[in-house]
Amino acid sequence: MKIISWEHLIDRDPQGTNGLYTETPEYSAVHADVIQAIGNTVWPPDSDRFTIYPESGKKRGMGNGVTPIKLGFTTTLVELGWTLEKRAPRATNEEAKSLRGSRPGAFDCHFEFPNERISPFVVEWETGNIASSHRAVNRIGLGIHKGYVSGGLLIVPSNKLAPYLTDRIGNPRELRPYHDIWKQWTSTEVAYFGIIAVEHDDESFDVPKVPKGTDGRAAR
Amino acid sequence: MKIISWEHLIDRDPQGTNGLYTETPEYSAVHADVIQAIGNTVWPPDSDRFTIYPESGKKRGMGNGVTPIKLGFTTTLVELGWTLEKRAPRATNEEAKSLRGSRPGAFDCHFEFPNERISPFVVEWETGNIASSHRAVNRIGLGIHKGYVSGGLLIVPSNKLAPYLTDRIGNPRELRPYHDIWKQWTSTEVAYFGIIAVEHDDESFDVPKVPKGTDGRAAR
DNA sequence: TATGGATCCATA
DNA sequence: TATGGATCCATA
Repeated sequence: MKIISWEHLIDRDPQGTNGLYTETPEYSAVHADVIQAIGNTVWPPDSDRFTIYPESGKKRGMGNGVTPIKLGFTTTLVELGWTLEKRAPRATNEEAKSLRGSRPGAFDCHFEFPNERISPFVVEWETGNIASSHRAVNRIGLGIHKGYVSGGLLIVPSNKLAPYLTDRIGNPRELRPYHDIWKQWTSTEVAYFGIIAVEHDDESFDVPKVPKGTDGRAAR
Repeated sequence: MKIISWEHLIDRDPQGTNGLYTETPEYSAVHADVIQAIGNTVWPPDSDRFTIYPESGKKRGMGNGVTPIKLGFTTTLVELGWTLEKRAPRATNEEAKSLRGSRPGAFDCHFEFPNERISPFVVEWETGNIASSHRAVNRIGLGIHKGYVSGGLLIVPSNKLAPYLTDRIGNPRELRPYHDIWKQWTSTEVAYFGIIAVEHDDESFDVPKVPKGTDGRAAR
């Protein structure tokens, strides 16, 4: 796949050049890993590029599913030393009580910096419903607020790719009006939040469709 | 239905007693309307209370659907002068361009104060997926940030009611860890955000289940 | 076309 | 039991 856009909504670190997180060695490492992993996201599985079957996913049973898409991405990150599905730390006893035992779930991908100067970096590859992207952003924001995350990235299919996938998938256009509130998170010294849009390299009716599962209302 | 909890996450108005939004006449009016409307939320439709068929909604075809539930609530608010499904104002030309034409959708319920001292108040009755609740909260936050809303309420089924409804419905417990970031919205002088949990008055196997899906729309 | 929603699935 | 996700629906 290729990267269509990469926006920084929050970019702050007193130790970076000009106080920017994106001007730190830690970010450089993350940045390189993510670029490599997106490049390794291919379809069909044995290809060296991502070719999409260009059928609209708007209607039932049509277009492409999403689960298999991210496989190349996550596999690459694991090879580069990232961990998958890392949950937020358990709350203290005090806190657990006030939260009534609830805590946010796992981050898709999680990287602990070897030097431990700053907290880990997380990436959410979001091919769920657009509403789920809102939760993912809130989850990153909470992690930054609490300090167990220093930065996070949300990856969504581009406005050109999304229509070929399951209806109502997250997409950059629909998230844009909300950028203003997410830019407001201001509670920590060190923080990064970015949104990446990724896109297929090619379109062809000669590749198989990405199969759909039987989740949600498909299951009848 | 009855109100199990009503939490104020943001409560600010320089003109209210102690600077609180909840200590203004505008809030008193909204508060009274919402209480009345929740009281008028009943099942079955001709009842004077809300009695739920206490079957778990976890599995397919079991438990209760959600669409018909809010009918008494919204009908009451309309009678009290509220409007339904009010969208955010169209962006200016400049802004629309940067947003690429995207704007957030409608608020469930919307009330314009007769005196127009402060911007309208909105209520989201959320019986969608929990992820959808995150979007609803973000939408209220955006409205407050932009100034076209002065306050908002999210209504979700209580932790006791939710298990009888469609799986993964919004619920107070699962939203709790995120309160900390929502409390951070600090860009405006006047702002209110609250979360209400509502619950059935009674349980009985003698009432019909709230229908799911297409049946639900037929039932009203 | 665009946006909120409703429903059920997979997995720890 | 708990949480992230995937899929399709209704309607303006």
